[in-house]
Amino acid sequence: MNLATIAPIALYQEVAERLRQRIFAHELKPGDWIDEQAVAAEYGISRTPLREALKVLAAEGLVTLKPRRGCYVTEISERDLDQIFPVLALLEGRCAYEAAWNAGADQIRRLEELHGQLEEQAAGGDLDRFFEVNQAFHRCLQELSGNRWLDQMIGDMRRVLKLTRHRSLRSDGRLAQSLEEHRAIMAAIRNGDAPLAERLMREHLLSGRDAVARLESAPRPAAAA
Amino acid sequence: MNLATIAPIALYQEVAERLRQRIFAHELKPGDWIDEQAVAAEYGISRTPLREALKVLAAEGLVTLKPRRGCYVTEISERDLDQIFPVLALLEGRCAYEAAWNAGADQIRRLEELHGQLEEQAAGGDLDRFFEVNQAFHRCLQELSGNRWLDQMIGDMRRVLKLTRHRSLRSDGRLAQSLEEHRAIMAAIRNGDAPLAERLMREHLLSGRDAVARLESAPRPAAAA
DNA sequence: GCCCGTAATTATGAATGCAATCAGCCGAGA
DNA sequence: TCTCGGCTGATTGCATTCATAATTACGGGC
Repeated sequence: MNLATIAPIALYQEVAERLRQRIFAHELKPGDWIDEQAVAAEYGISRTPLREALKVLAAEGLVTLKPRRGCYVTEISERDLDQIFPVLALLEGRCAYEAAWNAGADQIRRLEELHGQLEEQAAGGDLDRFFEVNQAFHRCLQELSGNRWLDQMIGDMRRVLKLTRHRSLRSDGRLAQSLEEHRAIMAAIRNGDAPLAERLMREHLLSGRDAVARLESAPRPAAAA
Repeated sequence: MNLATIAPIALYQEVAERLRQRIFAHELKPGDWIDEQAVAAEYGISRTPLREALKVLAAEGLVTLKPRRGCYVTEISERDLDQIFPVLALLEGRCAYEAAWNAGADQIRRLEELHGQLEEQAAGGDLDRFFEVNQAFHRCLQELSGNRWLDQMIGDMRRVLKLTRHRSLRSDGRLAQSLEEHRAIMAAIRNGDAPLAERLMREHLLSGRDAVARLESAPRPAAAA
């Protein structure tokens, strides 16, 4: 097991990661212009590694490079969401199938633990923590699938999804519903019912999309800022 | 319809594309080291845009960047293939479903035309041309799905698949079988039977993987060059 | 007063230069 | 003879500099 020999982390990777965090934290919002000079100066580096980092982020879809016109944080449209969620549902459904198939006692215990935390956070009503644990749960399932490429594709899509504010759970009753869906998925995995786990996971993702859509279309009470 | 105002193609993109072609043509083989200075000199450019291009290719998975140790063309393992094909089958299956659902008379005619070319090339026995038309057929289906993200994910996976030599069709009888599967898929789409098209496409992809696997495991008669 | 053309400014894109690190080689010592 | 240590050449990574295109500001004309 080599850790790539200590820590040969390139600067551009470091920079890319820091920018990712800023984008996910919506410190850099979709549509925002990224000022190369300003960022380079802020990080105390030259524009060269920064530009390399931006190329990577562009390949990931987080930013959009307009030749000769600069770099902007990618904006995700409703149409994109309508297209992404079905694909994600397909992939994560498959993931659940594989996980239900592969999971041994240890892995199931690990999932149960995460699910337990989910129940806790839901009870406590901490949406941000719930969101976080939820992500951990899904990631754990991805690992359990044992399919590196499945994991990668899901990761690619979830990354761009993070460009949007995760408002879905704020929808009335969505949190309870999400939790209920998780319970069902967990049960299916526990029973080793792979086809059911797959179906439930797909529905879970799609109903998540519905929740966001309803929020978007509805006249938001006191949205934005 | 603006074409982004003439041709604002960045140099690093141009370079990335040229390198992609060389990689796909196996002029640069998996495992090969990419000499920055040599390539930059060959293209008559500096290392800066070349390095940016390499970052992009790395994000695409075509090359692997080892910090301080250079850039190498990615090597795809059998295990990777075992993992990629099921995912690809899932996605392209979905694609076929959507295409069967969406396709109007015009689109079906376009598909029929491509399928016709496929039959021709198969009859002529030109494997390379068959492979090419086959790709065009699949790409056409992707477009028909109308899902940009589905298209993108499939493209991502197919790109890395192209790192491997496409020997599958050289398997005895595989070409005929592939053609037969295509006929069935085409028929399903023609009839608007989306679920059937989906199932057939999945099986088509998986049987394609089987063909490659059989070739790999079998003692190759006179492989390579 | 508004619009258009031109000049100045600013940002992006690419080239060059320099420092740090890695690989290979040679020699010394066990 | 084999192994360990230092040296040298080569290559990567980053900074700096230069060129070019786009945006803005200004002035003249309508």
